[in-house]
Parts: sequence; structure tokens; C-alpha cells
Amino acid sequence: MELREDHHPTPNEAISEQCQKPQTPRKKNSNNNSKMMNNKKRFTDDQIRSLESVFESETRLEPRKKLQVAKELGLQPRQVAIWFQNRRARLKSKQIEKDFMKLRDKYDNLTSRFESLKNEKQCLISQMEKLSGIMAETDDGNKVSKVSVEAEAETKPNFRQAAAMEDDSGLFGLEEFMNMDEFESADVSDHSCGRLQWLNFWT
DNA sequence: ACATTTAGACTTTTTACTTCA
DNA sequence: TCTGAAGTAAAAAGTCTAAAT
Repeated sequence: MELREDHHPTPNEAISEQCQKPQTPRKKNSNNNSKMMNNKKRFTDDQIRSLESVFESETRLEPRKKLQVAKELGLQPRQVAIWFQNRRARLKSKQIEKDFMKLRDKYDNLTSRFESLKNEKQCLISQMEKLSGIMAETDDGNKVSKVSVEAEAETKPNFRQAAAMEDDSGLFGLEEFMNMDEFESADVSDHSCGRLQWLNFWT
């Protein structure tokens, strides 16, 4: 609960508000409430416009302002108070709905981006395997450099492991969603560290 | 005529504050 | 002076239902 903004009503103020309650307050689930409910009238457009305008500048009314607004609009202060309570509740639920939509869109975007990157990765793996094959054929055995042997030994199993892990992984869950930051911060264009570091990121 | 939605009014619960022993 | 229980009021949360769509 939020802090009181300003003021504590005097006992007289509190009593006066109590006195403005309808004479026969409806009990919950009471069947004998038709008389009270018959008095339920929608506010006029002008009243709503004025209330909205006040609400736009302040979502909570201090008692003095409440009395002033009530007088101006020909409503009971209690009606104004209730209208503000309901308006705050509606604002809150709208906000929750908006926040939910935003998060859902973000999630959907990231999911589709992840899928396309996954496809791209698969293409790169195929290309790498082809290239490795070509390199193995062109090397006549004696001229195999130490580097290429190490590279092949290091990359090939990792590619396969990665592909296998992915096949098993199933749904794209929250953990993957969270780990995407790690991917996003990886500098793909940095070739100075060699391709292995980049490729190993995936495995 | 009926179903659904909206909005005004209510009750209950929670919270912040005051008073007093 | 400090402290905790009791009392109080306002707001939030939840609900009901007349009126509008």
C-alpha cells in the first residue's frame, strides 16, 4: 500500500463521509437490494469528461478536491470517491494487459530470431564439414599441418555434439531465452581470435 | 429475447498512521 | 523515551448487478 499523500481527515470529515452513504447499504448476496439498485444511474458524458480530466492530472483526490469536484458535478462526494477507485482499478488492469502484450511480442520476436539463427548455424556447419573434407583430400598426408589437425580434431566432434544436443533439446525454453544475451554480446566479426573461438561458442 | 460487457456501488482485506498505556 | 497493542481511515482487491451493447 502506498503512503498517505497528505492529510488525515478529521473525525468530522470521516463522519460526514459515513453519513453520505446510502441509508440502506446493500449486504453481500442480499436479495433485498432492488430499491438501492434502482437508483443506479450512469453518469452523464459531461460528468465523465470532467472526472477523466481531473483523473488525468491526479489519480487520487485529496478530500477537499473531492468535495469540490462533487459539488461542481452535482454528485455525492462518495460517488466521486468510488469513481476514482474504480478508475484506478481499470487503469491498473489496462496497464497489466499492456505489459503482458509487450512481453509476449518480445518473446515472439526473440523466438523467431533464435530459429533463424539456428538455421543459419546449420548451414555454416554443413559448409564447414564440406570444406574440411576438401582440405583433407587436398592434403596428401605428409603435408598436414599441426594446426589443421588440431582444428579438425577440435571442431568436428563439437559440431556433431552441438547438432545432437539441439536435436534432443526440444522446446525453446526460458533458459535459452535468458542465455541469448551471451550470444548477443559475442563479437562475431572479430577474426583476430581465430575461427575456433567463435565456433566453440556454439558448443 | 438473450449473452456479453461495462461501470457504479458495495464488502472485505491490507496498509499506514495515531494514540495510549 | 521507547514499545507494542488497539483503533482508525484510506486504498486495494474482489464482488455484485443494472444498464448498455
